[in-house]
Amino acid sequence: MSTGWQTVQAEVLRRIQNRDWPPGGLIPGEVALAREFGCARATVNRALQALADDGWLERRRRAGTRVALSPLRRAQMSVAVLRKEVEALGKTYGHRLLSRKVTGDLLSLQTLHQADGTAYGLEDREIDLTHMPAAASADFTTLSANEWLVQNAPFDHGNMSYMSEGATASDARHLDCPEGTPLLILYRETFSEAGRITRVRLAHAPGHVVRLQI
Amino acid sequence: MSTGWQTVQAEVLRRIQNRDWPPGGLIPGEVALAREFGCARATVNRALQALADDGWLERRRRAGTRVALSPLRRAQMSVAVLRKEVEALGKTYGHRLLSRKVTGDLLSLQTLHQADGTAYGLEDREIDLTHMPAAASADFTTLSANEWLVQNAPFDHGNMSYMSEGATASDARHLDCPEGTPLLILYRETFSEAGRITRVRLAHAPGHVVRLQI
DNA sequence: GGTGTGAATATGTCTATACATATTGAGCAA
DNA sequence: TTGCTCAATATGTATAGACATATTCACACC
Repeated sequence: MSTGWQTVQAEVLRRIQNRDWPPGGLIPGEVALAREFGCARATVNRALQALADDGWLERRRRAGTRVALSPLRRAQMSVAVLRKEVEALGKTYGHRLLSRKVTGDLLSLQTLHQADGTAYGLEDREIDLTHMPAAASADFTTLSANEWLVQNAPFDHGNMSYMSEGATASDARHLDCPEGTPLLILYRETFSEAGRITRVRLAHAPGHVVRLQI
Repeated sequence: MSTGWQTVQAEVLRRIQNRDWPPGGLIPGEVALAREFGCARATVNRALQALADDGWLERRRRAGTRVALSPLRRAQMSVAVLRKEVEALGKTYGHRLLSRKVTGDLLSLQTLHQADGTAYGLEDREIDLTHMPAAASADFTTLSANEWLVQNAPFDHGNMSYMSEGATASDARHLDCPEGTPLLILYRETFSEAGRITRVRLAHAPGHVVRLQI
């Protein structure tokens, strides 16, 4: 069948990428497109809606549909569990709980993640026990805190930051590199409705690369 | 009105986050939900579709709709023009074209990006002139190559990599830091249908942070 | 037990229709 | 000119109905 909304989407996308419809330009209305493609307006609507969701089009009632001026592309990256990240490389994942300490309502954990037995990343994590009381009694030696939280702490939102830092003494010791070695550091906070659940600093092993698809 | 698809979406999302419907669990069928919410099945469909797009649900014909096991959250990051990135910080953007060289079909450019007059990032870029012949005659002293390409080279796909490297001699000279200083380095390639358009290495100034929203 | 087959079923998608809503722009009034 | 009102219009959304398609499950058969 040639009248699916996916067909319409593909053709419209082709015209955008082909600059048949230039950036910022108004494209024909839904009714006109429906007529052209020989389908119902709802089908065109579905297609344009999807393209708008992906940032290719900007739509406003009455004003019509325009090709987005700066196809503000977004890079996407999955927030993966470290175990899966390692296994995706074809390596065997392992981890060691280096320390565990409770101060007030804060549980502090230090974990070393390994790939094929060698250091992959050093994680320093704080978990708020008021929001995640179950974490106090969890056994993080078999299931890493990273994975435990993904499974047990659904979150609303969060943020991540990447930066470059020289290896601290602790980083150097556990990641087996000289102090000051440039390392890719990830800071991440995740929040639930109630407040911050956890905060983590992850020092990647030297040479680590983060890849994103556009 | 309480029968909008957004209302249904919100309520379903609430139940997922509230664990009324546990991860991996089957949720009621569209017909049942439509009956419950007092709306048409198409409305429920629209809502569930949207949630599936966002990774909260997994839907399969006949098999029904399940709450995603690991709400595989994606971090998003806009692929911004550097000028806008700087201006978003409330600073004045500037850039200097340091070198320009053509070898065969390859145009090589080195550009220093500045924020409020101080170094922000050092860019080494190669542009394939067979795919972007117009680049040969473009004036990159007024409009940076970064921005020129965003406006003139629509691309299909690409990839980005972040890593941590010690400042090279060139990095150190232009970014005004000691050699070996840990820097956040971005590599990016973008492709059109025809092939690779451009490849870039961007060395960020020391202390640079890349933020992503989850 | 294993295997194939067909009925049942949940979601996928399209259609036609209707009304809602935001925005534009023309026309009129101050 | 400025400002207001109102009609026209493009998209947003809801609905009922229909058929498509994938998958499961029960059941017959070997």
